[in-house]
Amino acid sequence: MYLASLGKLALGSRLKALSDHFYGAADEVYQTLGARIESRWLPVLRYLWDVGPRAVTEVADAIGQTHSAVSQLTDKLVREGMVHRRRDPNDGRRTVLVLTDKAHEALAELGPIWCAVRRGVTASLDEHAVQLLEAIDLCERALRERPIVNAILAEHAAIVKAPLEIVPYRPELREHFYRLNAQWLERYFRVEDIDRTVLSDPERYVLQPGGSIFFAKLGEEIIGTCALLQESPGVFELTKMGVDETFRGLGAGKRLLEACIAQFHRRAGHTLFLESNSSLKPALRMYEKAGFVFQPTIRPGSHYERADVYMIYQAPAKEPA
Amino acid sequence: MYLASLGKLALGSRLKALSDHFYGAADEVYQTLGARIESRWLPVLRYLWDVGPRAVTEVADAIGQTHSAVSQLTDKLVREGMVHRRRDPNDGRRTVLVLTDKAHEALAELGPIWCAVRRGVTASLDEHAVQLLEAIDLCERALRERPIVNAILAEHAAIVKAPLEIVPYRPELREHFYRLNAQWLERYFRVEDIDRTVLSDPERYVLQPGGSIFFAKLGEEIIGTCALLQESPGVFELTKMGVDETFRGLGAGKRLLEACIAQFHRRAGHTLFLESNSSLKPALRMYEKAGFVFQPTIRPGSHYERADVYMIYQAPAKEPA
DNA sequence: GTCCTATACGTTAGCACTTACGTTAATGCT
DNA sequence: AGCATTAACGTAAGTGCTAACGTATAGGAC
Repeated sequence: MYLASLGKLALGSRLKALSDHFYGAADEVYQTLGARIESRWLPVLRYLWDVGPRAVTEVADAIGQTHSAVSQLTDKLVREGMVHRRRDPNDGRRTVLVLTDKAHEALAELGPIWCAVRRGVTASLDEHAVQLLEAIDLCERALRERPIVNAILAEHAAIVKAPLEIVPYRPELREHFYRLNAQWLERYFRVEDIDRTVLSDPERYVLQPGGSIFFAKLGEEIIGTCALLQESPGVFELTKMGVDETFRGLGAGKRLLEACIAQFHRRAGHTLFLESNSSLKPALRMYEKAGFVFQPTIRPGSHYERADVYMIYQAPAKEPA
Repeated sequence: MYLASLGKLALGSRLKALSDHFYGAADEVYQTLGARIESRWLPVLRYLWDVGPRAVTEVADAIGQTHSAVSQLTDKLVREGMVHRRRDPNDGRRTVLVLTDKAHEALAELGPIWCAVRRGVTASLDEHAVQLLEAIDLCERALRERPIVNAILAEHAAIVKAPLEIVPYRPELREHFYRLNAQWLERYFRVEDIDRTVLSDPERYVLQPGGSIFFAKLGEEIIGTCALLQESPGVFELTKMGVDETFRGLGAGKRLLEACIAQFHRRAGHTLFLESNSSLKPALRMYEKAGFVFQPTIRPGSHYERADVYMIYQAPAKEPA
């Protein structure tokens, strides 16, 4: 499922789907077994059954809903003859909810069904059910202690005020080299075999032949990468430039490009070229601004299917003093 | 929270609450940070962003919702200027959803926020977040393979056709002795100190002085218990009778009572009495039917606060041959 | 007692979703 | 080609919840 790939961003949606699944399953069971109850009633009915008559707000607090929800559910339960409302003689504001005899009868028959539900859930989910329950429990508790919104806002503040750094390759960052490039390749083209090879083992195919890789780092997050490949002595290729599309506008591409060009100079290269595709307008503009010049033909013997643009770096004339 | 005590019976409710929590948190974050997006839009927008224009049904399948939901959400997204509808030229039935430039701009700014969400969730929930995601994942997968309703119905069929057995005490069943008695004590009275002592260590306080404990077992489930306590040589007390209230009507109480009386005879006791409370009408009727006779006074020197009924067993006259 | 504030709870409107239905277009069968 | 079936999708109605509001009562300050 696609939602799973969004991870923590789509927690709400996935939990809702699971929730609906369980509600639906429970109702199907109750109905086929002829139990006179619906899954949404269970928290209220079972609570009243366990602790006896209670006021609306007490029930709402116990089952974690608003008093409105309980009040409206009560309307329905009264229509169904499961509950009746009683004014509290000591406090005229309170409405005490009391189970009817019918409700007691209905609930007293539910033992085998509830038992089957517990066992069926276990049978269907193995220990995953236990794991899920535990996880829910821990999350509920954690969320009560550390409100999540504040945590997110704090992280955001830290991220936006963090400086953008350019860092050289380190083995721990290898996966980011793949991830950031695969992202745009998959979207605009497709991952060719040569891409997969180079991206999977950059140490062998980029660094060992005398090239370099740089990463753009924002706070703790790696948001972009770029490689300088030594094609032959003194001849370098700028390639594998990839910036997370959701981190655009922070100048990461420009900074990576500058880092590669600086490295090219340090290595005393005499030729720096790149291949790209004409549909990537913003990238091409950036290359041009940095000093790359469009060539009239594509590069002879290019390894890429998608390459229909060929550019060569022309060091800008020194500013007159 | 009360729902936690219901365990697998209230999975739906608890998941819904968590889901709402995350949706709410996300919206709060988006709003305070000025992102022009709502949490409910994310699956659709992000999917279109990832894979490009798609038809309504394709989106619905990907994000696990009905086409109606997507269609209605699209109405809103069109009003907000984030999406527009386009007829598919190759298939006049299909409506292709396309992100507008405004949507692209809005999404391109979200990197730092999404990043903060991921980090914030982690900060707030520690590894619980990972555990929760994993559990969700495993449950989603398990539910697709083994439909939960069938599993529950199968368990139910097994339970209702299982015979009701009466089994003697075994150490593994000790917790049930406590659970089944605490259930009704808490509901109708309160757990007195003497109860807690006896219930926690039945081997010492019931078995060692020469008593017995029986359990009613339905399938794999322990649904009732009853104890025969030796007060002094030949004098026995029937006590700690508890049947799960949701398993009433299966005759478990009667069967337990019979087992205790049979044991009393086997032990060649001469006196069998019990103490109870006048509010427990159905239980008293059952005792009477089994041969217990109301005594005019309460038992002298009773250990229980709640005891206001005293009954003594009178073996029924032998049937004439 | 009078007044003020807080509490309990019903009511309304709105939201996100579902199911059911109707319309239109594509597909398969003969 | 003609006709029934299937698929895509919008619309309407219903559900279960929330937020916001209104009303009645309780309880304290004076």
